[in-house]
Amino acid sequence: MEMAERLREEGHRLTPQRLAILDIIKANHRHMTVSEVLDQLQAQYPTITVPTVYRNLQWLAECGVVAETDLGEGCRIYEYIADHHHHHLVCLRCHCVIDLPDSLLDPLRHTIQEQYGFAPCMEHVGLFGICPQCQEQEDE
Amino acid sequence: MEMAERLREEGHRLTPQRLAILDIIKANHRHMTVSEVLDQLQAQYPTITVPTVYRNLQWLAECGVVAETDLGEGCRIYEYIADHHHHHLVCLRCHCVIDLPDSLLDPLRHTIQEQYGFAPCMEHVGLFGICPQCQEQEDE
DNA sequence: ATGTTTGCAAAAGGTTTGCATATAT
DNA sequence: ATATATGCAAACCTTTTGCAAACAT
Repeated sequence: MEMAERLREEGHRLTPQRLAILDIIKANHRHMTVSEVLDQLQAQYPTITVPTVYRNLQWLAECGVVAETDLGEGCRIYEYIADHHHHHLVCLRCHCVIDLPDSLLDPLRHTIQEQYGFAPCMEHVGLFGICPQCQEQEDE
Repeated sequence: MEMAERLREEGHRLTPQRLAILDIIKANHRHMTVSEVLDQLQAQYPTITVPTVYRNLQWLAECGVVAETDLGEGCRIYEYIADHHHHHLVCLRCHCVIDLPDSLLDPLRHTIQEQYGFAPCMEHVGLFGICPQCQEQEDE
């Protein structure tokens, strides 16, 4: 597993718990809360605890392996960073999530950079609204 | 006070606590946490309690009088909605906040609407990054 | 051998709830 | 008079911390 190798070479210690958490967040291909990760861990590692999950997801975020985000829903979410950034449209009604390509934010990024001298950090942006399905339901 | 009139006409009850909270959030012209509002209330209304502030800020949000946002800093913020929406650039280093005009988001809004059929609800968006001052400090 | 990570227990936020009392209408 | 809001106390959730024991290197 190349990612684990990279982390070890950077001087990090690879415990079974860390490898399990990395596996889960990598395999799920979506953003997960701490308790979702914990639930999936319980099967293999019933002794694993909440602080361990928190600490290791934060550690993976610091290593640049996962993105740590707070979409304002009362808990943080973590997501494996593949080779491209992406963003989310979150439906306020049904809570479904639509993925957006990173390029969609380029114009805004440039405007902020040029007009305000502000270096935006938009690696994982959440935007809210109403999805097409829920809009149809409202029309009826 | 016209806003209070509007709320009363809509069938809401105007208690002294509600009026005080409305005054504070209106007078401060910035986003405030529950505890900041509570601190300012304590002077005039020492008996007011946390649940009351929560309930009434949520009530004002439902009435469309304030914007309720979570910039991912562990607590919600509330802000009086004047006649124009606006947004924030939040510095990840010094936590300063730069206001953005709503029009800046128009291109993104249209793209999301047209390409995804998603009706974005961008009334109070928080974006993160590094402010010009902190960028200078980093260069040194 | 050494420094780091784990698990446990407990604490520390921010936010919510249940309920009797007080109050706006 | 009646339905709604308040204050109080306690609960709830997510997240963090301190520390001894376990573990990766």
